[in-house]
Amino acid sequence: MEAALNEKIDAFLHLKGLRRTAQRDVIIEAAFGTKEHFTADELWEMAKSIDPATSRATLYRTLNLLVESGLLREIDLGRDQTCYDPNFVEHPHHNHLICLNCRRVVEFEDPHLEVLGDCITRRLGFIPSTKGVRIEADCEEFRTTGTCSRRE
Amino acid sequence: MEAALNEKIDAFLHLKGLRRTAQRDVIIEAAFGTKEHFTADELWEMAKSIDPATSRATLYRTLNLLVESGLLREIDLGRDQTCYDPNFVEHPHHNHLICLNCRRVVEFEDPHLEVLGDCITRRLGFIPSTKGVRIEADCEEFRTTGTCSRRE
DNA sequence: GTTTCTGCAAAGGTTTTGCAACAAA
DNA sequence: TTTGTTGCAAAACCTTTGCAGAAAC
Repeated sequence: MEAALNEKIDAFLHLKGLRRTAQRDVIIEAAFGTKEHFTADELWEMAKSIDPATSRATLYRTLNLLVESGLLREIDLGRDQTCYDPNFVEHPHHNHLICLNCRRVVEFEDPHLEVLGDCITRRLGFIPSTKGVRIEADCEEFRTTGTCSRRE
Repeated sequence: MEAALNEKIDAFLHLKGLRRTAQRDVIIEAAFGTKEHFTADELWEMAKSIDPATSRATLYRTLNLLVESGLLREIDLGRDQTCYDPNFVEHPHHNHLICLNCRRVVEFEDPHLEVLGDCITRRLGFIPSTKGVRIEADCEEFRTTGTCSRRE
């Protein structure tokens, strides 16, 4: 596991008076050992490949902790289950483009969007903070052929 | 019910070989009788105030039909349940700003964002279509006082 | 008349939780 | 030793579905 991440987790746990356990370490290792988005169940599979004894209850509890700490973020990919994004530690300002047809997700950053988003936010009387912009679109293949080979 | 909406629903039902029933009308009336976003359960309450006999099963089935027809849109407000937005019939291009603290939602439109969003979409190899941009922020009260009176 | 729709109750799937044993600090 | 954690099984929750009777076309 990356050293910076490790420290952040220690800091969060200590601040909250929580404990570092072997089970949590396994789940954290699984969650941040990938750059892919995942569901709770997908994470469970990944964690079990590290420690087959990983329990669902602990996984859900740890997942909520990681979200609360800000290290992991829930994102809406239009799937039935909640998805989690482990990439905000390395890229705190990234956004998502989602193909409404095949559900493919592309992460991107754009300075103009950053500025414009802040403008709009202020205009509406809010103060910009964590800003997660999501764009929905159709992929080229879908528009051209009417379907998409990546479709689920 | 608005005449234009009525026609759109008729057209959709006819196209699909589906039937117009009293139960569906009640649910449609409830859904488009408000400009607020709602969950399935909130819609159930609204529908029951028109017809107390409204059943959950029919409500869920009709809800899925309305989403399929494009008249109603699922939106992610960061709540536990799926929320639905009845305002896309009147404002097909609106976006949402969501306060991460109190979950307040503001709808807005912005021509610059429209253009920039299309640009980004094309740059990433996609073709712009239904574009729903979502911005997350903190409301002023939260930033200033550390909490927010609207918080759930 | 034929086909779709409704409503009930049951099932399905995900996430949370009470509790007793266990482990970290 | 104190307090937090785990894992099981059960519960809670939202949503979907099979089926028989009812309604639309």
